[in-house]
Amino acid sequence: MSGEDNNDIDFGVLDELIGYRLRKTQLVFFNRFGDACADVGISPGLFGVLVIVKRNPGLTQTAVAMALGNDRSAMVAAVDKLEQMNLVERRPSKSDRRSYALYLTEEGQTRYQSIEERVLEYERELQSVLKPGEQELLLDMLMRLTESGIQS
Amino acid sequence: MSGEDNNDIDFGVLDELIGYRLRKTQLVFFNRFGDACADVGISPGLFGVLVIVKRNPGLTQTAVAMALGNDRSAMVAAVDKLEQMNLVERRPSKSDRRSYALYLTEEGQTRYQSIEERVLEYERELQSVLKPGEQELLLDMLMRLTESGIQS
DNA sequence: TATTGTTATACTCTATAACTATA
DNA sequence: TATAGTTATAGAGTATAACAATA
Repeated sequence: MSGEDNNDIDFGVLDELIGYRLRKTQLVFFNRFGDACADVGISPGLFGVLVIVKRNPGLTQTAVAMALGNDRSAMVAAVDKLEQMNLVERRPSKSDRRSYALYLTEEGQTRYQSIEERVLEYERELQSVLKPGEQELLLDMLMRLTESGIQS
Repeated sequence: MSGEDNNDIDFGVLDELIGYRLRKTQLVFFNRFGDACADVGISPGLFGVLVIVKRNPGLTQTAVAMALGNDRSAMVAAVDKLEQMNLVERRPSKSDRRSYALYLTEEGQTRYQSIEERVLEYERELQSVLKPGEQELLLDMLMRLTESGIQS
């Protein structure tokens, strides 16, 4: 997908921009995620919802959206899809009739394992270019860069 | 823009996934880029074209697209916009009447400087959470992760 | 035949605003 | 009044397929 004979191209300041490199690298991870999970219909965004619901059963849609940092309107289609795949179910909240509590279905619990395995497998594959300790350092740097830019 | 009181949320495997962290961090950089350059109408993608054309004057649209790793069909709207802003111009290629050679206009040359300054300024701001030497290390790791995943 | 720029198209991701039913 | 889920909508970003002009 990337360039071919870019050896003779001068990338100027792009070579020093973390923002530019992040975009390219994120695209590689995104594409690999697709290769790994396309047949099960799980995108990176849907996987995020899946993880949050699995680890925090009973959350409302809005709470999941806040956890993932996106708008609650985006949750509707996401949960719709996961419900159609019979991975997640909406249960009416007992305390608040406006909201749902989200849970993995029984099928969701078992299928989650194989999905997570796939994700971890392609991550390990890509991370194989990192030396010991570099993964933790990379995650730490990315976390710091994210926290500093909460603003807005 | 991100979550608020996510202290009590269990992110499970997401905390170890470089792909997930990349996406979040890239979004922060993307948003900051917008804050820094919205008034001049330059997006991260347009800035990439600008840099390549400045450092490699005379390239065709397809060559710029390959350098940046995206499809040549996307270049049409990009160059259209940059041409309307009077930053870039299409000159007919002497050797090949199918293609254009891309150059910064005179106005593009001068305005490029202030745009690059803005970009470098917000990058420095975000990078202030990195310790000495970490920027180079981060860029190196990102580069390695990208090169390993060229495939597809 | 292959390639350049182009158009049409479509799909994903994301955000905003407004609606409804509840609180 | 404020909030949860929803809908409609719109804007990027990106990719594919096909076409005309040219190689």
